Amino acid sequence: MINKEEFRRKIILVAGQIFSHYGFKKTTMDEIATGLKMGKSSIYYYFESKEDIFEAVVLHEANVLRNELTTAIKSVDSPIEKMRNYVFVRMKSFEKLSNYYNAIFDKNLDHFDFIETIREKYDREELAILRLIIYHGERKKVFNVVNSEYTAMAIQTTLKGLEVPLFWKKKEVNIENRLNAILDVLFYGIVKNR
Amino acid sequence: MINKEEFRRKIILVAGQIFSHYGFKKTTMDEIATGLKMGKSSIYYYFESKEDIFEAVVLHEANVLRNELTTAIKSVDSPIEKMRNYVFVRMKSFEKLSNYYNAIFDKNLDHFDFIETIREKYDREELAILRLIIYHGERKKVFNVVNSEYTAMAIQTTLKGLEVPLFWKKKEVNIENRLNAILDVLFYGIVKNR
DNA sequence: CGAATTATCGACCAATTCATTCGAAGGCAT
DNA sequence: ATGCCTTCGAATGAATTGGTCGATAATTCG
Repeated sequence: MINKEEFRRKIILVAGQIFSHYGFKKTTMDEIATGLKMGKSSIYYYFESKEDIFEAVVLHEANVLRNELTTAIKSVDSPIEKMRNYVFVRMKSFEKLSNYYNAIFDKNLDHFDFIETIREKYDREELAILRLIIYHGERKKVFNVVNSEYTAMAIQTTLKGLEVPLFWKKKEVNIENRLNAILDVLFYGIVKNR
Repeated sequence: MINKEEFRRKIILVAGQIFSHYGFKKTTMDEIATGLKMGKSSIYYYFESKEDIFEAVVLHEANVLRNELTTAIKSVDSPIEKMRNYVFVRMKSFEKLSNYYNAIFDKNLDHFDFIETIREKYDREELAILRLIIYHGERKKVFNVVNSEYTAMAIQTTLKGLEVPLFWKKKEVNIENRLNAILDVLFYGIVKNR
């Protein structure tokens, strides 16, 4: 390989695919190694442990999500579309990420506190984005809210509320519909004219 | 429970969900038991072994597929739509089933010969259905083939060819498009007027 | 070239996991 | 009580698995 960092990235990619499908516990080092066409022990040249790889994967996935979100709101101009895009991308991604979460809460809630750190950071970022969208909507006279700060928090709370069934049930959730309903309600209460 | 058979069905349902997601090997008896809100050992009152459950699940899934297929072609009248529906349902289902197949070819190709039996049976049934659709299309003067038997076999071969990437790659396959392309080609060569 | 560093691997280990067994026992009808 | 149906916890033995280590290619560099 050209350099170590390069190959670490490849490991993260391959391991990420497997982790996201099977979760942390059910993914074996052998599988990752096979996915890399490599001996199992070679992986330990690049990462300290399985948990180490997992941390890198989650970190990477978080960045991917961040990018997807920003491009999703940049891709449209209307505040309503911005909001809709943001919400959809966010929930779509969470569906994928829920596998990671599930994996963690298997039994090993001891370490893995880095997840909490990420989560907190993203909660703050999300709030900022939502506030921005709302602010942008107000500027364009499309939204009309009393307090953009609190409104953003309210929306965030709703989205978190949607995570719960996704996280627990994992089946027959059809967020699509629920999401549309929520968005309809949200806009109907938030859009200025009518 | 009301009776034993009833509960066996429930086990098949629950186990099927888990099997289809994680495959045979990665699914543990404990998980099935938890899904049933039951002690692990209790399951052995209803089934001899894990493989036994798996066999029942696959058998059940095969029947579900059969039903979906027949209703899919009954739901429309035009031969073209019949064919399109059949092909789509079939490939959609295979996507789901591919998890089972993957599970089997893990390492344990020894037993599990019942899978082959099912497969053969369904190949024959599929051929019959395809022949029927084609025959129906000829009657309605929509299709125009030289030999419906051979045409059916040709279509079946194509569908099987599509299984391969689904089975192996499992990622970035977008059958949707490929399927539509294939169907277009198929109809363009098969439809009578133009 | 030859030495040092980088990268890969197979064999091995200790700990854990997992399917399956078994005896006990709760619930219930007779 | 007796016997049957059902469930369960504990135990077990075999298999799996994360991780280690020394050997050994492959590559770099003087």
